[in-house]
Amino acid sequence: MPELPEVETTKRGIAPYVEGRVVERVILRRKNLRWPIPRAIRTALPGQRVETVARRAKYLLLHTQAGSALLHLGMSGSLRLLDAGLPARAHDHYDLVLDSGKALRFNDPRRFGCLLWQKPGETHPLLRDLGPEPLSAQFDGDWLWARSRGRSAAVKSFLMDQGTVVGVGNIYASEALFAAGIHPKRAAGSVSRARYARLAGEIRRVLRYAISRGGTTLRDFLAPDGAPGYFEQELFVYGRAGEPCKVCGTKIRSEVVGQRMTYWCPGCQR
DNA sequence: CGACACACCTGGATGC
DNA sequence: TGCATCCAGGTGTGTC
Repeated sequence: MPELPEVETTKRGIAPYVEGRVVERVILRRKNLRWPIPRAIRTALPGQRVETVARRAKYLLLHTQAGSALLHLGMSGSLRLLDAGLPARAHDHYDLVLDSGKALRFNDPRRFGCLLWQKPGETHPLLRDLGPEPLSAQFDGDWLWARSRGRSAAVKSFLMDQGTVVGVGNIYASEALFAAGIHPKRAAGSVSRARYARLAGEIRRVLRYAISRGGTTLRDFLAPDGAPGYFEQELFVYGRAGEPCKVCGTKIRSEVVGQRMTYWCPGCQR
């Protein structure tokens, strides 16, 4: 499910309710998600005040003086803000109960998400090799161009590599490549510097716009207040195989590229 | 190092 | 209606 816009929407939804609050209690309904939930979540986190809520790539970080909780939503995870004590439903895996009487509750049917711990001053190994944030100044076409030299993999796979740029997943990779007029199967190393400059701009624009629409709800993504995202209506290619391109009318094509379904317009993308 | 296949897991849609 | 099959927004790991 969640790519950068959905995680950012989640962050903005929870931050006003979580920042400055004390995590009074942690309720774990299972011992592991993708990985075992570390002891520190039970021992170090309770009693801590959340100073800030941050996002790095598709991870959310709840920073406290004792360390940071590291949350990932995986494919099907979502966080909701609820009144504490409401009965848990299927796949509600943990609650962070706040001193406000609210609880941050994580639901994730597929359990690809995770809840980990990072000590103060340390960088969790999962965050170590991440590429630049797409909405930061460190990300631009020259970075993409330089990193892609000599690469034979499809440019779409290259974009989804979180070492290239973080936050771009299967939906937004297809959408940004459409916007930039680049064929997703083109070898990353064969894309010119000028076209990468355009692509970097389109990645930024698409992500920003998706954030402004509250993300994309395909099946089950909901913001912490229960609102769906509205970017689905703005998709040009993702999930539109066989339908006419909104720009030129050509039938949208789809094919598996790098193990992920990929969509493009043969008329608009070269 | 890069490229690729596979793994994890459940639920919803589709087809017979 | 029931059952089998396929597909899904992510990403670490193992192999070549």
